[in-house]
Amino acid sequence: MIIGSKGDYGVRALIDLAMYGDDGPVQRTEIARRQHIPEAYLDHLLAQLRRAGFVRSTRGPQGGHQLTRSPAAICLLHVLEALEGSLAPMPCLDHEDEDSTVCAQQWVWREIYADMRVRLAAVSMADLAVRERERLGQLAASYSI
Amino acid sequence: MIIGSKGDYGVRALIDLAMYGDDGPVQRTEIARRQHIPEAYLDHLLAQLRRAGFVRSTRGPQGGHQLTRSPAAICLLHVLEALEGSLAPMPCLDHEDEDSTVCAQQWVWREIYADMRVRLAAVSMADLAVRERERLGQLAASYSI
DNA sequence: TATGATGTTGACTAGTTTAGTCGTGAATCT
DNA sequence: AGATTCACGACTAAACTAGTCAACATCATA
Ligand code: FES
Ligand code: FES
Repeated sequence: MIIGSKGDYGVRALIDLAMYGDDGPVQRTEIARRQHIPEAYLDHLLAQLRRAGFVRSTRGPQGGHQLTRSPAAICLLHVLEALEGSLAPMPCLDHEDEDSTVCAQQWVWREIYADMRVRLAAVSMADLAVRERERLGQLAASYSI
Repeated sequence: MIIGSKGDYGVRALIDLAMYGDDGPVQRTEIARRQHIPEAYLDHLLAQLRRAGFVRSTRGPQGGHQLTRSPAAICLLHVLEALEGSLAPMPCLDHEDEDSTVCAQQWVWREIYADMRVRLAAVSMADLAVRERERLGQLAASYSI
């Protein structure tokens, strides 16, 4: 398992900001409710995302959280790495300094890892927001039937 | 992290059997020494590999472990799944029954996971044994210089 | 300037997983 | 019988995960 609840929740939070953050900050209470994230836990994720530069927060009434850049300029790879640390599927892939002749199966995993990072880098928060809107649309449609 | 020491050691053990198992069973002591695996730990890995049907073990003097089929007929995917359980990078990917509209980022991971499995299924223990022989050759060459 | 809404932080926890170790016992060969 | 080798389950320490909680800092506004 590479991605746990941290990564999943954190990305959902950013998608939420991408979708609802256009008119002022969004409160963590709203994010937590819409995305089904424990509120106290969301705090920590927002803190990590803030430290990583994706989110700006303001306190006090009318405070909340917003993205620091356009959702199209934030890619999934960087977000997940900020939340989960290295995404390497094997420990040995984190040390680039090693000579490439460490273990017979390493090359397979190197390829898989490289491919994975390319795919993740190609997806932005804006893309995910579009998917999410579609998803909500389908959900609403299936309820109304 | 998907693969830990279990998966790494276990695969190394099978490669060892592929390389040195042609004239009779190989003892765990030898495997452990050649592959730098704690001997007591290797026991558990061999037990898992035996239960999964990759290895046959015989006790007593001249006993040891051997592959049950040709190294070319054992693929990395099945071995790693036997050792590590599901290789799914996200928990939600294990439940195929779920409707596909669970979470905005799931599709990316589905693609990555599918790709990963294809790559792993394409690599056999025989392939890895070849790599390992090359690796040892290079190592020997660099020492002799 | 008092008040309440809101975010910030670090300490703390229970449960799970990882990476092993150890000891006892069972099978096999000579 | 005795030596060798595997088999298996109990046990452990350390790390990680997914949180919870309480105390504190900031800000808008009346
Ligand atoms: S040590 Fe990294 S693949 Fe074996
Ligand atoms: S729940 Fe699986 S990707 Fe979000």
